[in-house]
Amino acid sequence: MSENRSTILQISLELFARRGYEAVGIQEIVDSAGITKPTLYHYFGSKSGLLEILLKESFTPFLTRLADAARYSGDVTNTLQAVASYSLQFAGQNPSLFRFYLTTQVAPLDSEPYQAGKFIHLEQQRILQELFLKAAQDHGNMKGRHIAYAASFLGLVNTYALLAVNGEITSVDNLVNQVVHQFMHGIFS
Amino acid sequence: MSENRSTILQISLELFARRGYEAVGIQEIVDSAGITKPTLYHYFGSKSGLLEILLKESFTPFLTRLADAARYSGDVTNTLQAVASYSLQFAGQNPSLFRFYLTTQVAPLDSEPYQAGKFIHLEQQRILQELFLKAAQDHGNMKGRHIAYAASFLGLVNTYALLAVNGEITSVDNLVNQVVHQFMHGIFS
DNA sequence: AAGACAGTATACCGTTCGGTATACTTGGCT
DNA sequence: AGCCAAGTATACCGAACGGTATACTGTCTT
Repeated sequence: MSENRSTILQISLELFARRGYEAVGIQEIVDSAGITKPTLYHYFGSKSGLLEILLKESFTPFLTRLADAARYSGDVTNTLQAVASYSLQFAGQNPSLFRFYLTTQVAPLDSEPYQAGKFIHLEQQRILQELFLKAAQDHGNMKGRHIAYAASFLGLVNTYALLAVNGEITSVDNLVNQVVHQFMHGIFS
Repeated sequence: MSENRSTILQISLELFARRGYEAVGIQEIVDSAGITKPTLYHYFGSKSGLLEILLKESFTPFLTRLADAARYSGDVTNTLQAVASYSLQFAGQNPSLFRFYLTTQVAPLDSEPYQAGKFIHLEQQRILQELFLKAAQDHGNMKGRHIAYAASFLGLVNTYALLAVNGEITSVDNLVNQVVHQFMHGIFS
């Protein structure tokens, strides 16, 4: 049922990821999907509605599982490894989605992509800040830095994920360990 | 002489940074600048020409000085501090430019902003890879990782610079030390 | 059998897009 | 004075933009 709806979502994601949200027209989407405009407007109401639904449906399950992975177990390294592992795995399995998500995160604050993707990195930051806040109770030297830690850990994960997706890094097997280790102990050691 | 030219550059940067390259029309630029279309086309030839010249003129001096700061002196920490210091300083003094530069870096590969800004992060990566390559001669455990190191150091600097520009981080005084220390020794210690 | 409703297509709307042909003004040079 | 070239404005171009009014088709319910 409603095969056209999922076709539109899939095609538009591919186009948005490759050429950018603003550069892609409605006409181009419906042509690529083999349908017509009213069909798209029937399901999504507007171009920005399509964008919102696309991000919402793609990332709600991701965020739920990320919150599970980030539940602090008393071992910071283990928890961070779970977070990095799931994030990198998700990025590897959905390269177009991950690329597009990155563009929304850094897009201009007034742009539609940023506004539509805001909930994703707000929730990501909330999850990680909570993790580092709890961890700081066990590790005094981490106190008062949970915001910076959350941001820089996310930045590091995203950086390595982008390298992997771009094929600029070959061995992905121990990428998780590499990311977490670098975050915890730096490049020395 | 040619005050209009620099007005166009300044206004268009502000608009691109706030709303995104594709979302901003030529008409809007010339209206904001108080001039007309032919004037803009006289100086820049096209919208993409404006973008190219804008990035070229803004970042050529930045890259030159960055290369100076990144000259390896035998002390990795010192050199990285010089790089981070100059980068954060430049970002702080040109917040709009820095924001827009970040969007070009993560923009879709086929988009005009990415293509126009490609030379910047290619040169940044080249500079830092060279630095880490030379440093690896003194520090054996860094060998074979210069690509990942360059990427993740840049990612870390950009992450903190964005936090600072967004006002999510207050104390900027020891930000440089914080970035370099985290990169070298991790969050522990 | 009849109606309701979701889904889809044809054809069109006004607006804005990037870009330009043409002409006027201005300054400096000969 | 006469000319040239840079710089700027008026007015316009065809194409593409996001979006929609209307009508047709099927399927499912009653």
